[in-house]
Amino acid sequence: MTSIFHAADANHLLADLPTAEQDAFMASCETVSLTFGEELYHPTDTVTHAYFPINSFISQIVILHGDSRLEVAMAGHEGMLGLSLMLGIEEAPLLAVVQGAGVALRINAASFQRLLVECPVLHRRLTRYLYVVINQLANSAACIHFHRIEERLARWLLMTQDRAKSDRLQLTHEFLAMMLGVRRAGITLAAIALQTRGLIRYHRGEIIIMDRPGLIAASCTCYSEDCALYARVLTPHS
Amino acid sequence: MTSIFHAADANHLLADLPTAEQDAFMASCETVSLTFGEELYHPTDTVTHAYFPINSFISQIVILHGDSRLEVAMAGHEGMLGLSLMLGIEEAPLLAVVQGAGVALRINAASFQRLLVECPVLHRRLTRYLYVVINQLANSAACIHFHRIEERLARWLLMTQDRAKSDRLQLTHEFLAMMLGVRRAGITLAAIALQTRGLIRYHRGEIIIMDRPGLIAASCTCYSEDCALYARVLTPHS
DNA sequence: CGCGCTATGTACGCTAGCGTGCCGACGCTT
DNA sequence: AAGCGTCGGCACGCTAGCGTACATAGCGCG
Repeated sequence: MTSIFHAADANHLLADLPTAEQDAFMASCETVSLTFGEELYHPTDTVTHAYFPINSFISQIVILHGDSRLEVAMAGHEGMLGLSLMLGIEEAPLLAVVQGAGVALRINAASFQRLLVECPVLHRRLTRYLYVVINQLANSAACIHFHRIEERLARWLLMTQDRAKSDRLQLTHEFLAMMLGVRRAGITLAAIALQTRGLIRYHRGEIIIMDRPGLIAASCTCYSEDCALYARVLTPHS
Repeated sequence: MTSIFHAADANHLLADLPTAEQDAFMASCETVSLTFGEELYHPTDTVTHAYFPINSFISQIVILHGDSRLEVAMAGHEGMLGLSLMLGIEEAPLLAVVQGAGVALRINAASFQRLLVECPVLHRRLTRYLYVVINQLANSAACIHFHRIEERLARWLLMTQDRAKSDRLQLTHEFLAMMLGVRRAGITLAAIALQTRGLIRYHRGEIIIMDRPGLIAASCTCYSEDCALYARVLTPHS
């Protein structure tokens, strides 16, 4: 029992719900293990489940007319995947790829939509989360356009560190290049620059954050602004 | 009476509502004239009204940490402004600037939120519109990142033509540069290229679309994909 | 121990777009 | 008719990032 409650508490959207709502949620969901690289949604697929990551996290990726790919959003323990179900649309807009293996709570579409009706506090909280996501999308568009690879890489590492809750990240330059929509060689150069400045250290598929404050300073302000927005809109009891 | 109904029909989100809902909406809203350059929302301002453009249209712009600006969404007769009210948040996320002068229906925040409860068809329709906007934001992020100025300019002109319902657009290169987040000189080069190909013609603040199909071919596919998404999710009676 | 795969370093020429500045031309105002 | 502000054309050197290709170096596996 307590372990189940810990699971719910471990997703920030589900924490601090009224007991009745939390019970209702836990009764309708299941715990699943997500493995690295698993593709939870493909664009235009029917969405069968919503996911609330605990220690896993998921990248949401636009696929542009054929081949170009770009990550535009990330969902970890602070968020969820499957917002389109909130809008009554059972279609996935983006490619959702598990980027950090781990556990998530999964709930099927019908149960989720029923819960939204029955649980006003949850509903309100998820609605506010949706607002945050929309804003982050808009800001990301500008960030991706105006900021240099090195700044974007720093931001991305920080976001990932938050969700992985670890300062050791399993990431190749190749993978990062796909996420940021740039060349692999471009990532290598940016990574060298960050390592030279003592902010990170890396070696064959592992990146270690050495100096988080320094990395924040090296990132564009978009990171801090994203965090500030989330904190403002999703303070513990709103 | 009929003229009022024409006004509602002239916004695609309000067209084809049940009579009772359309009456309720019209009873709560007012017609306003929007002038070019008017700033309807500033980021973090309290949102007091939602707008449903008739023949006006509005750009929504991200302001990045100081000075850089980038248009990320556009609302005309096919859409609305003030979606954050649907999420129960009375805060503007973006700068909203009137880009095409004209008429819009305006409704205050409280009335709008009341209507959402009382008018299920309207609510459902706006919810679907919200889904479209979220998708367009995500796609825009990728489009802005990967596509060249010339393609983006073509796309932007097409989007504007749709909303202005005219093939003569009042636009300076300077203004376009702000929208696309590029140099004025960059717009000039792209415009010359489009004009040389016979797709547009322009002169001192006016751009004329000469060959719409050609312009579609010259734009990135993002334009057609945006249209297709809208059509699929917001077919007349869904 | 050596083979081979994968991750990373690096180099090449190239392109799009930047920042800036200047010039000419148009057209509105007086 | 003259003047001035706005708009667009253009040119300069410069930077970030591209596409590509190749070389090295760890690491796992047989």
